[in-house]
Amino acid sequence: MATPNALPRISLSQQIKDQLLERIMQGELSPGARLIELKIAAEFSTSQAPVREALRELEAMGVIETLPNKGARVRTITNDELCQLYDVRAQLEAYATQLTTENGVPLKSKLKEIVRLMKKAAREEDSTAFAGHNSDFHRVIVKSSGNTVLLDLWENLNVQARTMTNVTRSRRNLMELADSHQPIIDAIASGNSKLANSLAKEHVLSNRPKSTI
Amino acid sequence: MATPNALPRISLSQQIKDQLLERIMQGELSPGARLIELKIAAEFSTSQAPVREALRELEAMGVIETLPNKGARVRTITNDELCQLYDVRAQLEAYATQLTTENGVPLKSKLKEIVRLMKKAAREEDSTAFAGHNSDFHRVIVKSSGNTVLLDLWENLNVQARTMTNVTRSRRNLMELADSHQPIIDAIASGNSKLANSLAKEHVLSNRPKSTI
DNA sequence: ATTTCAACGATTATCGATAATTTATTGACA
DNA sequence: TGTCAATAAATTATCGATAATCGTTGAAAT
Repeated sequence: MATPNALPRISLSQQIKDQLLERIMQGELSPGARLIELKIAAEFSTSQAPVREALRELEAMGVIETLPNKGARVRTITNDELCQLYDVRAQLEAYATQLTTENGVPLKSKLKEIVRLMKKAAREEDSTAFAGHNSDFHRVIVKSSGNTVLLDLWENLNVQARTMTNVTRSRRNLMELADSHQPIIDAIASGNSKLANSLAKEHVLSNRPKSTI
Repeated sequence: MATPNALPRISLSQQIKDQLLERIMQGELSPGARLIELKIAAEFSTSQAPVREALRELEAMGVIETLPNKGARVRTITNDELCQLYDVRAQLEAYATQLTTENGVPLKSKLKEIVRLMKKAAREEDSTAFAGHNSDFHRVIVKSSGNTVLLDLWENLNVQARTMTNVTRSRRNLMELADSHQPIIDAIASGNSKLANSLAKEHVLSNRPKSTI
């Protein structure tokens, strides 16, 4: 509807981008759904321009696909591509975890706290909160690697993985998943970077979807 | 069905993007240089809109940086970041080369041909052509990994590396650089994926800039 | 009934102009 | 002088409208 309260703090294109991303993450906009510029513009009571900007941003994130003169759709990712995404993420995270371990940054308490929050979310079966904490756990590690290029690539893959996989797990599964982070914490704290590398890799791969071949 | 003049009309934003990218690669637009939308629009005799689209594309490529309400500049990459970029690229290419080797795709003749072209460019001291063939060599390998996610990330890093490093080497250096690809070809052909992995990694790292710490 | 293709509706691409924001300039005042 | 607020200039963000393009529909021709 009309704009009751437009917060002019953020640019319109930014606001539109955030809204659309939220809808895609929530599954409100499912893969393959078309995104029509003028429709969206009308909905947000703006012109076409900021909508186009927002769509470009989302495309850069890999969340939507656009074809010249044909418009944008929510990206549909095949199971194959999702597997590939996890494979690459496993490599990047293994490397990041190794670097972080070598750096000797003290993360134990922070990571344990995040796992605690994960378990809390698991008990409450709040899978959205769980996913957030889960991302935080890995983000802290990748950020501590000190390699910003690596962090950027990881964020990119993470957004795609989270928008494309709408998994809702049982409470037991969530609890097990939370527990599965502990060995990584220990490896980092122990300073065994080679072990940290392989544990991180296995951790990501254990969550990889099944290959459908 | 085949219309005689099937010249694919490229969009204005695409043309502007290509032109700007060329200028950045050529060093005509140096890092830090401002990109003013209306100036560019005037130069290309277009309106502001396609220029903004082009700038968004270039930003997504990591070639320029934009700040809200403040405009766009050619990205300045610190030596540190460039080192990080090479480190990550080394990881990705090592993994890609390993996958390609495991896939058993026959690449020997194609890769040898590319090295031949590299040497030709080296003799002619055509460093632009050399850089192109060099990219081709690695792109063929990454593409043969069969992992499109990996390919996309690699292309992204490759563009950044090529726009940011304007290296012109001596003929001898170019020839040595061309030769340094041979071990990788052999490792892939031999099927020794672990060796291929480490050779590819070392190859990238050997071209890494010196850390300035 | 099938094919062709012109006209139409829907949508994207681009335009020219205006509003909003940042940056530069000026001039009063201590 | 030097500081700082007010103003002007430059530039980005957004608007509303038009042009270009794509897909579809339906009637004419075979």
